[in-house]
Amino acid sequence: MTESQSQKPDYERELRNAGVRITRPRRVILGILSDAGDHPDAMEIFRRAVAIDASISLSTVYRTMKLLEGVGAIHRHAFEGGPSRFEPAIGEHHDHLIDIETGDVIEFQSDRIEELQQEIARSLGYDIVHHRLELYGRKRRKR
Amino acid sequence: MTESQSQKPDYERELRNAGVRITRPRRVILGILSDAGDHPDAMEIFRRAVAIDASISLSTVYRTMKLLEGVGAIHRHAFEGGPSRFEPAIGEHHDHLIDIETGDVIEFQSDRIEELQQEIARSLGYDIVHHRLELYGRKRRKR
DNA sequence: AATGCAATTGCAAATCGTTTGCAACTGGAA
DNA sequence: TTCCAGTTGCAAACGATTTGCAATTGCATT
Repeated sequence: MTESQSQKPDYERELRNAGVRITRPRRVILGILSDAGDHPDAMEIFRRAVAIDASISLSTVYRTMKLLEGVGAIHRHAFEGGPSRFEPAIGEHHDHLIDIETGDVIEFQSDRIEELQQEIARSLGYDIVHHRLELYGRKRRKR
Repeated sequence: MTESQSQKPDYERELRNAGVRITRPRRVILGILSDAGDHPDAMEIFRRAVAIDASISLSTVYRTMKLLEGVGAIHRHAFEGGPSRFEPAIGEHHDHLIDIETGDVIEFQSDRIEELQQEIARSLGYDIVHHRLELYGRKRRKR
């Protein structure tokens, strides 16, 4: 359990400020996201939501994710070979190491790599709008 | 037109060695891949193939791509927001800068970044199986 | 507290990229 | 040439996600 991002985001406030109506399904979904320590996909969020309010639909989950993504409250990650997974957009930027055995996601950050990326883009005559760095690996067998 | 990877791969030989039958549709698709300077998606390969042999089907394109990927002859890239795009697996490893305006793909390579990735994975107790580094940007406006 | 209406919902159907079942059709070894 | 497993085209199935629509619901307004 990493303590790196334990501050839960106040989504309701964030959305209100963005002029978005707070409905019952949204409140449920936002609650789930707030204390999700992992990187759940839409179906998983849907499962957790239904456990709280059986009437919530998968469409609404998808629509809410799109909404939150739109206002920059969450990030969507399309890791290899699976559905999109989401995470609250709190804390500083980081990249991901995906455990190809378990699907677990480990966050990491490297200023040096970020710098190098900038340099490379510059040298190619480009401005980076965003980037994607994902390491896919397996836990090193201890020896 | 970059000259970086102008050596066309001999797919037929590669496939024969892998014990794969060389059929007419495959020959056409392989030809297209051999001299594709870009990173076409399945539909684009299909279009180019049909222009040569109208009887080729999209299924066959997909099946052939999967086959080639399986023997390591091509790489599949799932860039953001679009279908998979393919490129011959020749030359050394490289990453990609995607022009978000045009979809153009520019290849680049950074030993330093590769090293840093290794370091990071190590420090997290992982072995990297593969990785994905994509820069999404737009051409810098000259000033 | 009651009203009004645009925003939001659930549902089912549609979409997109890709894969698959199947019967017909080949490579290419014998 | 024969033969048959490998390969094909087609259409249907697929998984993830989006959408049209009619019914519902926040919530600003009375």
